[in-house]
Amino acid sequence: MPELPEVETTARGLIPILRGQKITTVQVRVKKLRWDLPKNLGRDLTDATVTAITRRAKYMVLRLDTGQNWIVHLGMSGRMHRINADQWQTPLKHDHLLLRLANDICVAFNDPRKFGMMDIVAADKIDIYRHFAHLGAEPLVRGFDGEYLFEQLQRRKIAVKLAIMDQKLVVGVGNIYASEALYRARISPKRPAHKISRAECDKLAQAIKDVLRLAIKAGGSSLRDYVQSDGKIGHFQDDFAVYGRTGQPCPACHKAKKPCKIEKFTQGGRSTFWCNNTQS
DNA sequence: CAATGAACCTGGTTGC
DNA sequence: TGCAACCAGGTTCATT
Repeated sequence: MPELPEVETTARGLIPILRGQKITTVQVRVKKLRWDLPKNLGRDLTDATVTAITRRAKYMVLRLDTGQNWIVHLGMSGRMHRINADQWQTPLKHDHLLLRLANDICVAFNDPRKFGMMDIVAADKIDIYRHFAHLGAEPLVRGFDGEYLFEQLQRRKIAVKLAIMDQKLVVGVGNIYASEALYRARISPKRPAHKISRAECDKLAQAIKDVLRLAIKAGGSSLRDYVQSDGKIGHFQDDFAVYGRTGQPCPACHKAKKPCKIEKFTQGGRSTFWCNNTQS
């Protein structure tokens, strides 16, 4: 599910709920998600106070006053949000971890497909943490621009859509926003990465920033099960130009004499959506 | 090092 | 109605 905007929205939504709060009780209801949970997860979280919540790539980083960081990845179907206190006794299906805070507010991590992950990492070891060490640029910072993108794309022969989804190049762009960004930049997802011009890289870097920022503003995209921390759904799915819109008119050329339709095909085992007329 | 495909899970939808 | 096949937002690992 969650790409950068959904993780960012979730993290921001958790701040008013969790920051400054002491975790009093933890229910760990499964042994593993994508991988085994840390052996002492429940013990490490119990009695800790959450001091800050940030995001790196598609990971949430919850800083604890114990000097440790609680790392949470939502995988494909994960959510983390406030629940009613009575659900503490009768958790919903796929509520894999529950927190009770000192103020009696409860929070659940729910993940039907169990592709999420959690870890505990010491604050001074976060930079060498194995899941962070090889990540590429954050797309919403200055350093990510046409120059950087061009340099990275130059040495890859894979299709540009696959390249911008590679977390070693740029983080946070997943299957939805890759299609959406390429559409905005009017670049075909099929183009070999190293054949994208420097000028096109400027456009593409800007398109990635734009689409991610707009999606964050909209509270993320809710397809099946994504909800924000307060339980509300995001609504950027209403603004998709191409994702999931096979057969529907392309927003840029639906008024043209020859109206064209959004097409779908497979790249790297994932669906790509595009307009053959608008993008080249 | 780069590219490719399978694997990890559950649930919803589609088609026979 | 039943059931198999296919699809879904991500990441890692083995193999070429």
